[in-house]
Amino acid sequence: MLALKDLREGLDLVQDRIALRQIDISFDEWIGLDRRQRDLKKQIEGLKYKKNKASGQIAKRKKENAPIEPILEEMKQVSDEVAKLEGALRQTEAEINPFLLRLPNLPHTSVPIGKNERDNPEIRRWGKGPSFSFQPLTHLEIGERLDILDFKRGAKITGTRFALYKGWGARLERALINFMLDLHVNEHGYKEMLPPFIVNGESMTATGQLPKFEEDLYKLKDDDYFLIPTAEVPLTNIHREETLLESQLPLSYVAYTPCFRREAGTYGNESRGLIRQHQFNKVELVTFSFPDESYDLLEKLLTHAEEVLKRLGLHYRVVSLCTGDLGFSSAKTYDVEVWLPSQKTYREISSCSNFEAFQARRARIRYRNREGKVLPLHTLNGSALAVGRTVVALLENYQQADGSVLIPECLRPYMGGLKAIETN
RNA sequence: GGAGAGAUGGCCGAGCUCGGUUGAAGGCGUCUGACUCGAAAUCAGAUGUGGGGGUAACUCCACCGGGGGUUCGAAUCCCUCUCUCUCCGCCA
Repeated sequence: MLALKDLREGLDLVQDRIALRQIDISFDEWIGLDRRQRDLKKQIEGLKYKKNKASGQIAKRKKENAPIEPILEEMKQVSDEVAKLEGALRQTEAEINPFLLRLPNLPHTSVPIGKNERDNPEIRRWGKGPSFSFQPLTHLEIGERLDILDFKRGAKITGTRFALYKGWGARLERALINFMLDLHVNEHGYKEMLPPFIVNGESMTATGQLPKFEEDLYKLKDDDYFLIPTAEVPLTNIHREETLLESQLPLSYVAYTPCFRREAGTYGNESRGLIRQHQFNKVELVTFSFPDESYDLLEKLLTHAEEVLKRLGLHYRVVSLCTGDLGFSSAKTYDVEVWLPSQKTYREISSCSNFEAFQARRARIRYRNREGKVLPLHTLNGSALAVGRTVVALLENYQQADGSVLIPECLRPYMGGLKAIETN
């Protein structure tokens, strides 16, 4: 949610920045509603003041045995009037709130201006892709040959875009999760969490998935509950409606969770196999930050995500999402894209964002400074990394001529010392 | 799933029977001042959040788990939802 103050005092600026997202939002109706709402509030408060004063009078007169009927009569009318105005106020709120909750965050001034993902500038590259003396296979082919991925049975058990990991495939996924968690906990200073994978509507609203993106979520039939699309939701909501202490900040959590996404309308050839699943595993980083530090911490968070790929020896690049490609809640986002030899292209494997106060306002998360003043804070998060896509990258980048797949050094302790997954 | 009890400020905890200067006693904590070389102890004072108006001093409105109702007036009465605890049942 944007700050009301910014909308009231700097609407032109807000509109300009939203326009950079390549979307068109009209504020005309809101301006009228906002004015009406404030006017109603003023009227109601005036009448309530009158009521409160009269209430005191009634109490006093009752004690003195003085007549109270005339005041009672008048206050009855005032109460009716208040009830009427409050009804009108509620109506304006019912129109204003959904509008405000659907307004996207403002892109930060450092975000490159552009129309779509083709305008995302590359920030840096690390490493280089493998060169093969043979025709490299896709991860689907590799997974099938090694008998570690089974999409057919995944589809039988559930449906399309659900995968069954088998044997060393399952072990590799688990190894990656543990490797990533250990790295962030032991070396990057994150506190490990294991949150619920199902959250309520309030949590989804706080981080920005609701009300606008309900069709992307799996909703439970008999409860107002949703399967999480990312650990960002439960992790950020840990502190919903809380006031943190200055001494706690910056506060950083890491969690592994499965993620569930309906992915409506995203079918295509380049997203076959593990690339786009309805259920996938992810290790997620979340940070609660002082406002004036959040952009430094975004850079830091990004390096934490990159570190995973460096240790795994996977070639990647970092791009900065342009204004037209920026996510709804984000003020600035870097994507980390890993090299996939089969597609000869980079694919997103991590997304690191600064939400500034956008989520914190929705979630009412603030902090108290040493003077006791309550102040807004910023939230950030990033995947580090999407595990399924990491498996894809490992299989494709470490495939050998004999059909085996080498396991990077740092993962071997998590794989019982295994050096390569081979065909039986 | 069944039966019962409860939810009050940063924390503990009164108030709810009998609705009326109760934003809410008391204690703890925190902050300021006094005392002290300093600290502790003691004493005095201060100490919620959000929103509106005002340059400011200040002032007004709302908030006692959420929502609704009764009433001139609700922390207090009624309904409803959520959560917590105890007992029973079921269960990894």
